[in-house]
Amino acid sequence: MDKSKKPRRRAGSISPDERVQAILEAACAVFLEKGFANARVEDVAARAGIAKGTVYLHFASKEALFEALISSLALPPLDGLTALLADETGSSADLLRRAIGIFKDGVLASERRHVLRLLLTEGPRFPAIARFHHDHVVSRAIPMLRAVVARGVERGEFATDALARFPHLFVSPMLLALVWEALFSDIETLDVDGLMNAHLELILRAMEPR
Amino acid sequence: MDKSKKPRRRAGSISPDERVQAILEAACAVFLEKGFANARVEDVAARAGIAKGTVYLHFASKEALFEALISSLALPPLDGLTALLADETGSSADLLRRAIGIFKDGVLASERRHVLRLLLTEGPRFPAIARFHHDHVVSRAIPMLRAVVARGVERGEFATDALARFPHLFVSPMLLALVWEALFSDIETLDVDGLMNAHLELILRAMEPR
DNA sequence: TGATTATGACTGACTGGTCAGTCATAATCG
DNA sequence: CGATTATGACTGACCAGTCAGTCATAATCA
Repeated sequence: MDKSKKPRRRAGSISPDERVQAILEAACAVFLEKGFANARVEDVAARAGIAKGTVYLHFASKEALFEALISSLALPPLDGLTALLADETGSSADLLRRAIGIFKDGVLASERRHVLRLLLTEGPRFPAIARFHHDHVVSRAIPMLRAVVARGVERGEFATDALARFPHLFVSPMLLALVWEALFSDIETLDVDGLMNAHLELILRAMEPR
Repeated sequence: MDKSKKPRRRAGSISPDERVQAILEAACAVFLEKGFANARVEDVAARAGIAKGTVYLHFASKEALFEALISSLALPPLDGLTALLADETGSSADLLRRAIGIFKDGVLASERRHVLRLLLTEGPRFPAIARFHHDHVVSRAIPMLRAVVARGVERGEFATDALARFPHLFVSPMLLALVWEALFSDIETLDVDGLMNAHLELILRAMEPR
C-alpha cells in the first residue's frame, strides 16, 4: 500500500530488543526450514523486514545468530519441571505422570520441538551449542528425575531403581517422537499420545511393588 | 562363463567395484566428520586416492554419493533380527533380550552407528533417504518386534500389550544412546550397557504376569 | 616378436554460481 | 545540526560439477 520505495523507521519505532526478537523469530523459521548450512542470512533479514547488514548490527556472525537462537529457547520449560518436582505432596507415580505432561505440552506440542530438532541435527557440528544444552538443560533435568524416582524407591512406592540409575530411559520415547516427526512425519504419522501413555503404563507397571 | 570384458587399467589401478568401495569408505569418513553440507567432494576423492573427476565417473552427484552411502549400510543387521525373531522355541523374554543384543552389537557398537547418526542429522533435508530408511528398515523392524510381543502376550508370557502397540518404545533407548554419543560424548559419557540392561529390566518387569 | 594404434580410466584446471560478511552512503532521530 | 541506525551493492572465498587432455594398457599389425 504505502511503501513504494523507502519505508524508514519512524518515531517510536521498534526498540533494539524488539528488533533482536524479530530477527530471532525470522531466524527460527529459516533455520528450521533449511538447516544451518542452507539458510541464507539474507532470507532471515528479509523475513524480519530488514536488510542483511542490519542483522550484523545485532549478531556478530551467522553462527552467533544460530547459537543465540538455540540458547534463547532452551530454558523456559525446565522451570516448570523444577517447580513440579519440588512438590513432595502427591504420589511419586503422579509426579512422573505430570512430568510427562510437561514434556508433552512444553516441548513436543509446542513450537519448541522444532528448535530441539534443530539442536539434534546441527548439534554435532556446533560443540558449543551441544555443551550449552548439556550444561543448562540435560545436566539439570537428569538429576531432577533421578531424585524423584529415588524418593519413590525410598518411600516404597517404586520397586526398582533402574529408572533412578538411568533417568534417560524416562525421556527416550520423547526423543523418539521428535526424531520420528523430523524424519518420517509425512510417510507415517506416529500417535504421540498413545506412545506416551504406553510408555507411562510400562514404566509404572515395572516399578509397581508386588 | 567368465568375463567377456577386458578392462583396461592403469598401473596402480583397481577394479571398478573396489574403486566404488574405496570411494564409499572415503565418503563415509568425510561425511561423518563434516556432515553433508561441509564435506568436499575433493576431500572424498583425496582420501580415496583419486582425483575429483573420478568420483563423478561412479556417482552422478554429491547427493547420489551420499544416498548410496546410507543405503549401502542400512540393511545388513536387519537380517540378523529377522532370523532371530523367526525362532519360536525360546521364551519371548529371551527373544527380546537377544534382540537388544543384536541392536547393541550390530548398530551401537559397530561403525554402522555413525551412519545411523548421519541419517539422523541429515535425514530431514534428504526426504529420499528418510523414506528409503523408513521403507527398508523401520517398516520391517516394527512389525517384527510387534509380532514377538504379541506372541508373548498370547502365550501368557507377557501381561500387557503396550509394547505390542508401540514397539517404538523398545527401540527408543538405543536412539537415545546414539544421540547422546553424537552430542555429548566428549562432555559426559553414557554407560550404554548399563542403560540397555536397565531398559530390559524395566520392560520385563512391566510385562511379567503376576 | 616388436611397432603401432585404439581405448577408456583417470586427471585437475576451470567455470559458474552462491553467499557470508563489509562498508560507503543514506535516512532518520533528538 | 551531529549522532544513530539502516541499507544493499560489493568483494572475496568457496566449491560442485565439467571436460579436454593424458597415458597405461590391450589389441592389432607387420
